[in-house]
Amino acid sequence: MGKQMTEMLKGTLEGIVLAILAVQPAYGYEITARLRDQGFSDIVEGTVYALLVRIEQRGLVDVEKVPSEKGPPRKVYSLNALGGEYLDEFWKSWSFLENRIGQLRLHIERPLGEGE
Amino acid sequence: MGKQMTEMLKGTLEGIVLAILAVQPAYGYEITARLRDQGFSDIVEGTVYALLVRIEQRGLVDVEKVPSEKGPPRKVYSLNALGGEYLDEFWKSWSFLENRIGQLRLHIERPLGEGE
DNA sequence: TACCACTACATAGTATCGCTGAATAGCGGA
DNA sequence: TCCGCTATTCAGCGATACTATGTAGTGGTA
Repeated sequence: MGKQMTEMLKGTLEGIVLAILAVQPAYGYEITARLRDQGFSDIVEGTVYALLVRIEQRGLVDVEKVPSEKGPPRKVYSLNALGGEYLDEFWKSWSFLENRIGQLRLHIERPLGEGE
Repeated sequence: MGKQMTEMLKGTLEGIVLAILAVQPAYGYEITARLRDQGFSDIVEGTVYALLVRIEQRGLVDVEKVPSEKGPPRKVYSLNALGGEYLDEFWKSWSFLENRIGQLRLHIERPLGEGE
């Protein structure tokens, strides 16, 4: 999508990937492909791999090398306990933002509602 | 809130401010206070002023200087036509993201639901 | 007068994040 | 041999929010 989406993904893409890993472990190339299938058409490998390096360095995921029949070995990431806590906080932050913006949207679509 | 919120606000804060201005014109100090009242406790003047400079330079808002009884003159910002279009695109991007993440959340809270 | 608090705006510097573009590596088919 | 697909890595860039500080106007108070 556009430039707005790029900026909007900052912070949320990390949560999205952690959420994907919470469902089941996955490796970078797979995550990228899944994101693109789900409509994030502009997200390319470089973006995802850099994100995976970050969350690995922060200790949010465990990594296991798994050989592939079709190419170099895969680095399979799985969410660990710390990553789970981090994901919980992500959901809290996201819910807060979602509620605030939802409120704002109501005010705009019917600005005659309240005095404040 | 925390560091996650800081990153999440990138991109969305601009939309939030545009949405506030869509309800009614406002000046920087006022917007900052309103955001803080609404729970964005870490957002300070500097952040908002820098954002206002950006959206003014992009021609998304009209500006009017209005004298104040309590301090320096206020710069009152109001959303113009271009800003309205930009806000519409923000809502589209936001809705997309909201839907995607909502889907993801369902998969996590009941990961036994579907085969894919 | 001198000081402080509140209002109001501005800005230089920093950190983080996602994107661009390229390189590297393994495997199989034309 | 060359190409395409799989799979990972990295240097450099642009955009954004935060930190910290400075400037300015008004009014209250000791």
